[in-house]
Amino acid sequence: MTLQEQIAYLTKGCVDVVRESQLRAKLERAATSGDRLIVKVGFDPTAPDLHLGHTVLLRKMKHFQDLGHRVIFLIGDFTGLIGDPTGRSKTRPPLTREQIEENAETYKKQVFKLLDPESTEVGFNSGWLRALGSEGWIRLAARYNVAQMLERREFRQRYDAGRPIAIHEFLYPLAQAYDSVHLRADVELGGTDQLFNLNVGRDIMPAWDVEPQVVMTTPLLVGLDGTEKMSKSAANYVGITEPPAEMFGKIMSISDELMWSYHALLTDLSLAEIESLSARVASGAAHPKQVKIDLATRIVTDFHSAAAARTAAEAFERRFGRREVPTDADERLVAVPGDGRRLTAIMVDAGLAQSGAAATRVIAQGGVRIDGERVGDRFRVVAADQPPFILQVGRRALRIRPGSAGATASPDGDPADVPGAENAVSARAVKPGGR
RNA sequence: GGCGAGGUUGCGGAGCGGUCAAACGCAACAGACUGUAAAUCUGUCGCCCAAGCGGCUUCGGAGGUUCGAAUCCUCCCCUCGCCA
Repeated sequence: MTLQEQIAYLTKGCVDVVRESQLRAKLERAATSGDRLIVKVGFDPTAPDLHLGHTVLLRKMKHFQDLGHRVIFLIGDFTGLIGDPTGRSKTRPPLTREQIEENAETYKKQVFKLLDPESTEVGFNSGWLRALGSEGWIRLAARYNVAQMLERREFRQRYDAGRPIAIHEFLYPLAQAYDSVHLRADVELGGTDQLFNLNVGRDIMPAWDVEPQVVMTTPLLVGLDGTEKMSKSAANYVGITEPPAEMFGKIMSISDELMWSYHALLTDLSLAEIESLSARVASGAAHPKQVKIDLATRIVTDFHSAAAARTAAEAFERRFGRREVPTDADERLVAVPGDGRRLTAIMVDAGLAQSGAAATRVIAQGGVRIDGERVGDRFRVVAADQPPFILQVGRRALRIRPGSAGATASPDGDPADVPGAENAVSARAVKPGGR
């Protein structure tokens, strides 16, 4: 790759690159001396559950690895150990050493789906930040001033509005900046919301006679709904540990417009390739659906395998293209007593309906099928000895295996299912049981 | 600390003693159309059932007034403005 190609590859999709000329210089120097650039990316030590939004950044890290550079996956455990009361509403309790270790392991498991474990170094910043001591911290703090801090829009707004800014909030960017000093980072990557923090690193590095890092930010990925940024709480995300079929289906559900930014941020296609694709769709030479299928296939391949992606694509086509009954649905064992069980109850059990009333409604609306046949009877009963069947509710489908009541049946509400649980927890605080 | 406004079913937001499970919009879900895209149209959108002018639990929390309360009273909790 020529230098120019390298720069194009590395900056593809980035929102900010401060500065490209310096990146060029560093790359040039690395090429001649044979040194590798040190690329630093910081992560929260809180429990990670990564989705495609996070992978935009991971992918950028991978690009640097592809070109042979050293990527440091830095876990910001220092602040995690202290606990951060910034979130005005809820105070974040300090994490224990064990929790942080555990989270780090979870991170690795997910992150290495994209990154090369061989050339990824995982680090923790508590070591050197602790070692700074009070004196060191004061010296560090002396390197920055309030006016500079207020350049950060969020601080500026709060300051102007007369809302409080705790002093320690000024300390976090400094801590992050000092990480760069310590690691002698050549490049620091982050989301666009990190721009300020990354630049603080740039600013203070010369005070330690370290060449300023190049700062590069990646955009926030828009979620499946096409409006909000992808996030777990907005329920518009694709988790990177989701099964292939699920992942494929979710990607197919995005709008045509959105798929271009997904191409740019979630694949390694070059901008030129994406543009030509887009042009072919615009001219009618390519069908947008096919382009989207290719996109979904690429993404599923990244997190699973080419074979899994192919299977998912075929199943998708059979099911939605030709409207066949899905054969690859996940199987769910549902307790059915000897005298049978109402279909509505089974739907709730399997997580295909929120309540019996909701299940009844979907049936009334013609949204429920058993082995492809529409169910019209809301009192339908499933017998205990019935062989497994495919239950479709709207766009979702599961293979239901009726099981003997003894083993799995629980007398009242059955928390057997995981899917509903997360909603239930967030929904309301624990109430003492009524009556 | 003082004064003012307010907390309603996922969100926004009506309701201000019975006809309120609570208007309307958004989101969501199902159906039609389709490419599980978009747009559009139709329907649904607290829970339970034997499904009905049916039962039950909801309108920040706890009490109270009343035949009857989301609506009135008391206390408490929380949020948001303005002033100090």
